[in-house]
Amino acid sequence: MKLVPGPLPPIPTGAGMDRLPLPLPFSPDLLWRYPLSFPLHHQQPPSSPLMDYKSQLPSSLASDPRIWSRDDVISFLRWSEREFDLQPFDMDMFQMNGKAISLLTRTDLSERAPGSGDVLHNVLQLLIREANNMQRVLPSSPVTPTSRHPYPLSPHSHPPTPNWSLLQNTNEAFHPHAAQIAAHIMAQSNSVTLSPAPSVDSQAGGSPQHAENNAPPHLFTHSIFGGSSGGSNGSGSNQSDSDEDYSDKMGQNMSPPNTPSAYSLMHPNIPHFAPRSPKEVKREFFPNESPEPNTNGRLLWDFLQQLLNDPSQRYTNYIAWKNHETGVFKIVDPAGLAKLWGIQKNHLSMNYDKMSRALRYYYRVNILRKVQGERHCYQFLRNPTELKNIKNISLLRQQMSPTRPSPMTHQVAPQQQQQHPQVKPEPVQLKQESPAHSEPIKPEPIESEINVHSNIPAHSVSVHSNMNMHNNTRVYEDKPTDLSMEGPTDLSISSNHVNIVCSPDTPNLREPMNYYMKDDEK
DNA sequence: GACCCGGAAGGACA
DNA sequence: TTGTCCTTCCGGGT
Repeated sequence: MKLVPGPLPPIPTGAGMDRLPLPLPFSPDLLWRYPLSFPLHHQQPPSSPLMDYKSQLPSSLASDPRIWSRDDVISFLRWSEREFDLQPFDMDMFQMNGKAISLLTRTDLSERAPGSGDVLHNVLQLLIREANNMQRVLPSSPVTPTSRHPYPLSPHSHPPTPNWSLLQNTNEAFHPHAAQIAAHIMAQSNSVTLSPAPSVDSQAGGSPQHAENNAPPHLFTHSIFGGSSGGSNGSGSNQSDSDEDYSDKMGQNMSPPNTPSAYSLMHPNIPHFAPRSPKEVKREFFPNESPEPNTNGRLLWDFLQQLLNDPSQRYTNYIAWKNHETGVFKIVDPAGLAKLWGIQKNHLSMNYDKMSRALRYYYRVNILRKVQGERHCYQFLRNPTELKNIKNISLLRQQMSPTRPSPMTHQVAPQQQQQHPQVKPEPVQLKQESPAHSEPIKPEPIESEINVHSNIPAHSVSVHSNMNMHNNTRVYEDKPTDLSMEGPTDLSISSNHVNIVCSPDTPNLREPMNYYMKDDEK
């Protein structure tokens, strides 16, 4: 199944967002998502790729596809063939006006244009969305079906602003890479759904490298991410939602890039984007042709994985592995990381308090746990591959059900515990068990169970396999594990875990799980 | 005050 | 319409 861009979320354009000469440390995936000209150091006003893209539509076409005539539809299709390197369309299948084609579902389009339906759908929905936005954002203006640059700012809270005017006025120039821009538009609009399975690459400790991302990420610049982290407003404090405030804080407090490539992002001579081939662009519209599931950073854990697994380790000022093999990581810059996450999700008011709440939801599904004793230190409990293969968190419930023992329920071998002197049982965390679940159970053969029911390598469960064990008694109960807050909340499961002392160097924190090692490293 | 925890309500999205 | 995955807010604890 392909992941396709969803409804286009707000575009996080805000005052100041595009003027900070500070790069955000983003994984190549993120850069990939925003691959086009994000002028960090614009000598001229930032250009909006949204408008650039639309400017590449045939001049005869209105911005709103719903008002296209049949000929317009044909014109659009021809244009799409060229721009996106698509197979020639059977125009007989598109004998319809714009209203009709706009009503076609993705499936409909795919049936009419096998292999290209997603692209068409994406582009059409983009155009429709933007046309709608124009009506909403600029209510005083006509529907502006012929407006060439009707891109609004984020409806999150960005009514027309000076930036909006700026955007409207600065993108008349022809952009030779309309397809890229199109992809970028959608990437910008939905920062997570266009990417080509970054974590599929990044998983297994790998780096999120994409064939279509041949150009070094630092060749790209970001206007949407014109600022970076380092906000001092994290951690539960109510931060200003204003972009001005946001970017100011970013500018003042951002941790400096710690790698040459990160610094290179700041270089004013960096080209605005690296042109990519139509095939590369096409891949953006077929973001999930990877055989593996794809979360594209849409999920928090995946986002963190991407940052952590950046091949250049450019984000270690924000988040870094403390022990890659065990999945222990530390959030170096909580506020900054929260900002990155907020940008990723278009929630610019994100702070560490909120983000950490999301992280805590992962406790109950045993995706994550807190490393006791060290601030901002967490541990992934599940192999990214497994997480990706779990269609949604609810499936973790199945894995954790009594009839399908969770990986967390496996007893750790004594020798394994001994191998990890810093992994110690958490004190006073065991909840009183119900009799029904307190019967001692035999240690289960880890390998068979894990291999049958999950993708976690057998060895990988050792670290948390004693989480729910107490004196050889499995204390696992069928606790709610979904992220919803329904039902009783019993965190004893996630609380019964071992603690990992997240010392600065964690010299002894090597565990046999090797979640995050590449397969060929194992 | 920062961090951490988890309940509750609700939103965006598929 | 429903479930997922947060986001937001909050009170409380360390």
